[in-house]
Parts: sequence; structure tokens; C-alpha cells
Amino acid sequence: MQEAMEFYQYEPNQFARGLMKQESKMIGIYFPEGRGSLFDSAYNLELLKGIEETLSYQNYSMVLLGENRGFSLRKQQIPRYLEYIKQKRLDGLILSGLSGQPARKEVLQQIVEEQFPVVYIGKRIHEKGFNIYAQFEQYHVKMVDTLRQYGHRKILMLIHGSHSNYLPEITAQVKERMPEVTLYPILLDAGEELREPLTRVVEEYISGVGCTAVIPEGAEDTQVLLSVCAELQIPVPERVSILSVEHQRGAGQLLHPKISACYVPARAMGGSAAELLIRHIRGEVIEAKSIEYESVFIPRDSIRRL
Amino acid sequence: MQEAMEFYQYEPNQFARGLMKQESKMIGIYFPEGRGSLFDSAYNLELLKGIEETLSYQNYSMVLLGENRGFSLRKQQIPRYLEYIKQKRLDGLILSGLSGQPARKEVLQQIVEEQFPVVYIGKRIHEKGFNIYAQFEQYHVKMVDTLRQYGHRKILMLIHGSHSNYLPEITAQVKERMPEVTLYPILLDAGEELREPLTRVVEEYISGVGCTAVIPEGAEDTQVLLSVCAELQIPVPERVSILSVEHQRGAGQLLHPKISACYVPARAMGGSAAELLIRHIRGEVIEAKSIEYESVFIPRDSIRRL
DNA sequence: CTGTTAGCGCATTCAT
DNA sequence: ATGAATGCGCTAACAG
Repeated sequence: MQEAMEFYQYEPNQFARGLMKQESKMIGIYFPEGRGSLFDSAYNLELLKGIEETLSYQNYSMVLLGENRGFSLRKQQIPRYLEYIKQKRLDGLILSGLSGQPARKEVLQQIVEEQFPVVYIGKRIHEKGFNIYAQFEQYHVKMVDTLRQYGHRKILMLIHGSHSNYLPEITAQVKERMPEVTLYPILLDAGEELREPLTRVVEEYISGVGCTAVIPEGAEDTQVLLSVCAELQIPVPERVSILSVEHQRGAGQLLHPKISACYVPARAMGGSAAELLIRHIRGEVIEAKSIEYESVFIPRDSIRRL
Repeated sequence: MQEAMEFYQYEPNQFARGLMKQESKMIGIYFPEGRGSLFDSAYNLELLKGIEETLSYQNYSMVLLGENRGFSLRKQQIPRYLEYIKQKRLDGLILSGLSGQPARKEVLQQIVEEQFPVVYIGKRIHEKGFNIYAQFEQYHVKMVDTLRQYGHRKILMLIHGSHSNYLPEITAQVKERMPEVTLYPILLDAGEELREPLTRVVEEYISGVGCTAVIPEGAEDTQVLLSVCAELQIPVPERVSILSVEHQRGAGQLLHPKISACYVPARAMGGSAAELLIRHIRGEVIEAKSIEYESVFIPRDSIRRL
């Protein structure tokens, strides 16, 4: 009997097994923030890598939940992750990037209330849920402060439209703690065409206003920013300094000049989220309801001391 | 009764439903090629986007299958996608990038023989299975030819180690059809440190041997190549021309100079793969066993006419 | 310690 | 038409 099972490489039918044990060994992953963007930013990708590593080690799998854009004839648009939870397809859920979506937050709250295992990557939303947070506002303020210490006073900050809600806090803190600094925050819409708007911004704020430093929000923006500077013959860091956010360790090192960065350990955060979730599923008592990650400044070649 | 279901937002339990109907509405996605690389190349990401679009429109979900690196005490390392198929968790499977993994090909053949719905993205492996192919060798030869038409005779080609098996065909075709061209193919190991080896290659083959053009294999390499050239003070395209592969439409446009590219429609390919798979699952008769995609040359600013 | 059975929740079939 | 019974394949509980 045993050897027969071995020989035929028997694997139990997961429908039957799941029906019995009431578990699917599947974790849903839902990152909204605009269409298709799950696969677009280095941040999300690093999160996914971290999640994947941890989950697969514990024999869970990831189900990527996109927007529900199917031809659902009958039902009103219920988000897919909710649908899947009700269908018992998922043992847990990892969410990220709900910041700009108040409607979605309500749904999250509902799920959390119902005790379904959820971990949210981002700023704490619900007093009961678990979350992992990199402290977006704090590290942005820290970046401004770093540039200030290098002697910069007029600083351009590029922020994605979906993060506009964090801006007031950032500007307020900068104003309060660094009155000598003038911060120019610019909201970039996450459209296909990044280069042209960025060119105009650089012309206006570097050449025009006279900013001496720029803070882009991620690797994608940094690359385009570097290209734009090259095209406009604005040498980095002689004419303008760059301090970028780095989600993928070492990414800034590949470029020329090597980009100084504020390292946000997205991969570790993803892993952490997955681990927390699994412990929650197992019913363990979890002390920390919120894990906050610190970013690290990595000095390289793209900042000039004034 | 009807209204009760509506009110409680009833969703059928998928274990029971699956047990009955023998379908899971889940599609497995497996891209090997080294650890974590699923999320590393623009090519894979574009494929995933295309797959995701099509699948979610048809109410399927993607299960990302990583390597089986769990603590499997008991069983010998059976690949996870095989395990999942036997467990009836998947209705179909999309594979890509098995090129360097002969052992895995055998498994694929076995699955195909057993009539399990599979689509392979890459060069045809099994006479019975379905595949989507961008014709890697052909478009590389085409790129060489394009540079030849611009007057280049000594051309450096950067190829990932995992694609080494395609090299003989490429060099043979170039030798036969373009005897006046000398091709210098370099295999890059997909390690963390891309910049240093690339710097040495550029020094040796551009400054040393005197190559006038480089063909990098994708967006990642192109960015680093540009940085290396900037650092070594090798102007593009004045001193060296670049013709890159572009998987994400418009990616080359964001850089400076705008990179001329051979566009491989990875997104459409992913969509195609998903569609083919779904039709296969539905039991439709499919005429085309193999869909081959043509790449398109997009002239931009990074090639100089000699 | 091995063998039998009940029931997980649904869809399908058969009987009313 | 509506309702009750069956079985999908497994596991856990129970009986021998």
C-alpha cells in the first residue's frame, strides 16, 4: 500500500482535502494603485519577492488578485479578494497600497472585523489589524534632512500622485524642523509618459527656481531623471544632487553616477508580512500589531556638499 | 430564497464546487531561470501582465509557482507545478524559460503527454504541445543585420548565460549571411554584480577590439551599459552604437539617448499564451500549435550610421 | 494497530 | 415545477 502510493506519486486531491481541513494553503495578494501596476514598480516587485520566499518556504502559494475586470454578467462589482475569501479559496490575504483608496479601506476593515487573517503593508488603517510599515513620511523627511546637512536649501521632491495624502505631513515636518529649507513638492501622475513632464519640471525648478537637489521616489523615476539631466546638460552631482529611495538593494550602484539612496528594505518587509500572516493563520498569539521598518541612508556619488 | 442569497452575498465554497465540477479556475505560472528571477526581468514582467489581463478577464486567477524550497521532510523534490497538477489545484499551466533546463523539459513532455493543458512560452519543445515564441535567434540575427546596414562591422553581443544554447545558431547564421561582420558574443552570468563585468567587457571590446556597436539583451543590461559608457566617457552613439531588445513598449524612449530597439511584444505574447490555454481547457479544437511573434525594429537615437 | 464510516458543501439526478 | 438523495475524495473519529 505504502509502496503503491510512492510508486504512483500519489497526491491527495486538494478539493477534498480542503473541504475537510478547511484550508487551501493559498494566500491572496492584492496591490491596487492603478491598473497593472503590481508589476511596475521595483517596490512592489521587491515586496513580492520577499513574500514569495517566505510563503513558498512554508508551503503556501501566492494567488495574484487583479482587479475584477471580467465579464461578470450577474453580480455587482465585488472586489475579487472578497469574493475569494467568501469562497474559502484563501487562507489569508496580503494587501498593499490602499493609501489612495478610501473605499477599499472600508472593505479591509470589514474583513479584519471578521477575523480573517490579513496583513496590510502600509500605514496602519485599522486598530485591530496587523501591518508592516516603512514610514513613508519619516524617511522622506529624513532625506530632506540629509540633503540639508550636505548644505542644500532648495530641494525638489518628486511624489507619485497616489501618495499625495502623505504630503501635508512631510511639508509640515520639514517646515517645523528645518525652517531654512524650502521644499518644492511635485506630484507626478503615474502615466505612461514620464519623461516629458519630468523634463519640464527639471527645467522649471532646477534651471529656473534654482533647486540644488532632487528626491525621486523610486528607481524608475531616478533613471528617467538621470536621462533628463543628461539631455539638458545638467551634470550630476556638480549642478544638481540626487538622493533617491532604493527598494532593491544595490540598485543605485548600477547607475552612473552611483546614486546615493535611502534604502527601504522592501524585500524584508514582504517576508515579514508573509511570516506575520502565517503565524496569524496558525492562531499564534502575536505581540506586535505593527512592525515599522527604518530606512538607511547609503551615501554614494550623487550628492555634492555645498 | 433568491433574495436571501443576494442579501448574504452568498458565494459557493470552491472546495465543494471544485470537487464536483473538477475545475479550480486557477492557472499555474512557472518561470524558472534562476532564483527569484520571475520578478527580475522586464520580459517576464511583461509576460505576466499580458497573462494576468487575459486570465482575469476570463475569471481565472494566477498562481505563481516558485521553486519548491519548503522543508519537505518526506518527499523527494518533485517540482511544485507537477505536485499541484496532481493535486488538481490547477486547470492549466503556463511555462516559460525552460531553455536552459533539460531536466525540466522532460517533465513538461510528460505533462503534455498526459493531455494536461499547457502552453509553453519559448522555443517549441514537444511536437504535441502548444507554444508561443518570439524567435530569439532570428531577432538577434536581425539586429546584427540592422547594425550591418548602418555600416557596423564589429559588433558586441551581450547574452545571458541561460541563453547560451541559442548562440551557435545565431553565430552560424551571421557567419553565413553576413560574412563581412565579426560578431563578439559575450555570455553574462546573471549575478548580482552586473556593472563590473560589463565594465571590463566594454573596455576590452569597445576600447580594445574596436567594436562600434553593442546589442544588449534587455532593458536592465541597457541601463547599466549606458552608465558604464558614461563612466568610461564613451559617448553614445558617437563612439558606440546601441541596439537593444525592448520588451516593454517605449522603455527605450525614456533613456538618454533614446535607445533604438528591437521590440518584442512580450505583453501580447503573454496574453496570447493565456488565451490559447483557456481555449485548450475549454476543449476547443485549436489549429495553430505554435504562434510565432515577429519583432519590430524601432529606430531612435542610439545608432550612428558609419 | 488496522479497517470502517461519517461528513465536509456543492451540483446533479431522480422522485415527487 | 420543487425537494430529497447521491457522490465527488479525503480525513478524522471511532470501532474492532
